Amino acid sequence: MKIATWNVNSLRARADRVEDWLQRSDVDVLAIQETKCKDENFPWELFEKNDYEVAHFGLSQWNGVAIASRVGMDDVDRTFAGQPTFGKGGKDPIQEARAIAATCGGVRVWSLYVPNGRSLTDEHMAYKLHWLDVLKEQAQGWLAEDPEAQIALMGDWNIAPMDEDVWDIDYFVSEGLTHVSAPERSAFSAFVDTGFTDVVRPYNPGPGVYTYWDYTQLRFPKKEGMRIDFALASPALAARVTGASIDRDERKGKGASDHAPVIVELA
DNA sequence: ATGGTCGCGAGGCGA
Repeated sequence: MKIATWNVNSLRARADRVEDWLQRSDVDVLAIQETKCKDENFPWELFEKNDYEVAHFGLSQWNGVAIASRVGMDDVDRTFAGQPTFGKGGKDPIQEARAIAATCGGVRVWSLYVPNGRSLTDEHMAYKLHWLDVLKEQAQGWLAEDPEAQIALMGDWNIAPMDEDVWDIDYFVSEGLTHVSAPERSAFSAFVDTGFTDVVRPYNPGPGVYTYWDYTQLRFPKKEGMRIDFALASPALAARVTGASIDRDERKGKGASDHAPVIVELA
C-alpha cells in the first residue's frame, strides 16, 4: 500500500496535473491540501473516473482539504474534536476547512492544512499554535485508546522542524520569519513526544531535501526550499513503513504547485 | 532546465 500527501494549491487549477500524477504514482490514498474550492466546484469526476473514492471539506476559496482512496473510505470526519475556530475581520469564528479524516485500508488518514502564522506576533500565530496543541491532545487520546491504531497525520504543517529544513536558517532567524521559531518547533516535536514519527526523513535525509519552494525569487531553480510537508505515523503504522520519497520532479514546469507530493510505502 | 509568483475572482488578499 502506498499513501501520500500533497498541497496542490488549487485543485481546479491543477486538475490535469493531479490526474496525471495519480495515474503515474499509483498511490492508494492521497491526502490533499488547499483544494481552494467549495463542494459545488470540486472536480468529483476526476477521482471517480480513476476509480478513487474522495471526501472533501471546503467552505470557500481558502484552504480546503480532501482524501482520495481506492482502498476504502470509512468514518469521514471534517474537523477534529475541539478544533479551534478563527474569525477574520469581526466575522463569526468558524472551524476552517483545514482537517479531514477517513479510514482507508485500515489506516486512519488525516489530511491537515496547519494554519500559517504569517508573522511571529500575528494573531494567526497564536491560532496556529493553539490549533496544533489541540490536535496533539486529540492524537494522544487516540493512541491512549488504542496503542495499536494505525494513524497517519499527513499534510502541510507550515513548520520546518530542523535547521536543515530551510535553505538558509540564518536568513530565517535574522529576518524573524515564521516556520522555524521555537514555539512552532515545540508544537511539532510535541507530536513526536506523543509517539508519532516522521517516517519520510529516514529515507530522505537532508540537508537540501525540501517539499516546498516559493514561486518567487527563483527559489526552485536555486534549490532554495523548505521541508514543511510531513507524514507522521503512529507506532503501529511506522512499523509498516518500507520506504518514502518526495516527488521533486512534480515541482518542475509550468502549472506546478509550489509543493511536491510526499509518498510513504507500507508493507 | 526548473527561468524572475500564483490562484481566486474581479481588487486585493493569502501564501
